[in-house]
Amino acid sequence: MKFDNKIPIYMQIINSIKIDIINGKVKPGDKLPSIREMAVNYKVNPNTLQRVYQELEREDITYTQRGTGSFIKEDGNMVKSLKKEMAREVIENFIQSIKSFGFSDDEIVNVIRERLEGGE
Amino acid sequence: MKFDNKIPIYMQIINSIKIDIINGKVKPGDKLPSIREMAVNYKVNPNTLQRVYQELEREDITYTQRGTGSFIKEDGNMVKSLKKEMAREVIENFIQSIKSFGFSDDEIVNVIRERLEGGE
Amino acid sequence: MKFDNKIPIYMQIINSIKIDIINGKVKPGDKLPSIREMAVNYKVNPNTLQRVYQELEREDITYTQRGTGSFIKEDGNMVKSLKKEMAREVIENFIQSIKSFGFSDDEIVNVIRERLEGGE
Amino acid sequence: MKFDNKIPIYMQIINSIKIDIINGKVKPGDKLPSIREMAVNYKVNPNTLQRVYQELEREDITYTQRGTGSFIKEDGNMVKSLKKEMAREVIENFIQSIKSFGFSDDEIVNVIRERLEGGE
DNA sequence: GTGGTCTAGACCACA
DNA sequence: GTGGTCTAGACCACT
Repeated sequence: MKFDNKIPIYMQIINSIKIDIINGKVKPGDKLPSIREMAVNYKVNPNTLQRVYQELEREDITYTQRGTGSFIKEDGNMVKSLKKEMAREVIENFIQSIKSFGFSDDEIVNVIRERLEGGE
Repeated sequence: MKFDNKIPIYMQIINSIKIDIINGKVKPGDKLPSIREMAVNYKVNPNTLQRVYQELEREDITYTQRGTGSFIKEDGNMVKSLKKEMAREVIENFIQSIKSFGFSDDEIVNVIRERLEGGE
Repeated sequence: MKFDNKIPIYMQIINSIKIDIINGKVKPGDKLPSIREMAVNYKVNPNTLQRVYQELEREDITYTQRGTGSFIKEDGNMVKSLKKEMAREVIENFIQSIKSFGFSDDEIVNVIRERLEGGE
Repeated sequence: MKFDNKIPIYMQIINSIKIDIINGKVKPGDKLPSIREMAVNYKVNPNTLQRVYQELEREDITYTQRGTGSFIKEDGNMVKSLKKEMAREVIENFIQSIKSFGFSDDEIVNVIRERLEGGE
């Protein structure tokens, strides 16, 4: 994985894990790889991943069992609400920015549609 | 103006100035307030605004006349291309993020439409 | 039993056993369940319970007969002094904490009384 | 300051800062010493204090201005609710523990009163 | 000078 | 083996 220099590494890893959860690559109840293992995978220091795991637990996405490991929470709605929440934020930010440029509602829809059809 | 702690203040100010240009609140040829004046307005360290003006000049949006002040460039296409460039970036970021959550093209258009119709 | 993630599981089990002794749910001379049995009950690694039993023996609360199991000590004063010791510690900690918040002696008594009368 | 080996240093520092706030030693709006400065005071590594400041901000007790420093929040009710919250937690823990030892309401009040009068 | 992030490496308690 | 904490020291962006 290539890191974007402008965003803290630990945030990028958090995001990539969240996206894996949203897309079902890891499921509720699954054990996450150990900090050390994942640190090797991402080629970063274990401390950085320690922070990732801590933050994920703080956000109630995982839970940690001392000496055992970290697991995706088995709360049935977690995945759904995680997706909804992340989408909501991205959408709100987008709408707010694009409107501040003076785009009307119709223009917004059009510009999105063009972009999607145009491929790029 | 309230600042978002996660984004550098100078960037937030740059953005707000760019948006003012795009929306015609300040026009090509207009003189920008002095650094000191603006620093007082924004309740911010003058060093921060020093950086703002520097960056605006570096991006060819303003030019500086020694002893007189900073002015918006009178290049006719600047405003238009500034808007296009900023919009493009916002759109690309949005599309990339929302797609990573597993949204299909149709879903993206729908979710945007719903959001715009639903109001806030 | 639900474990509090911030306290070692083995300590929480030790405490719950001590409380059972204090409240007479298990009496001097009683045999404790085997480690394996208890590990299943608590859904916990047998190693963890190994440590629990070790610690209880170290504190002179139980004794072990090889091949037979672990038993609550039949020392007549053990239960009483266990209760006194645990209460003392809890009380000291409480007094020290609450005083550090600036509560006066009278306020402490009042706040406790209110809490007890007010129910939960 | 002497640290208790059983509790993480960063938590003990957080607590001591909170207590200073509750007791008015530092007031809303006050600037906290810089991380480096405080690290020297407490004779710990700056990273440890970084964590302290981060956690205080996460708990909405302080806010941070990039490149400027950390400040006690000026929310008028913060101090009061902080005190209330910390007291509540200490009291609940105490009541729960002492009750689990079989103390009745009257016994609890008495034992507290005796302890306070007895001095120790 | 201030906070934020990161690496390197260590030690510890826990399961 | 697993996560949690800590030190030492570095670099960076921001004010």
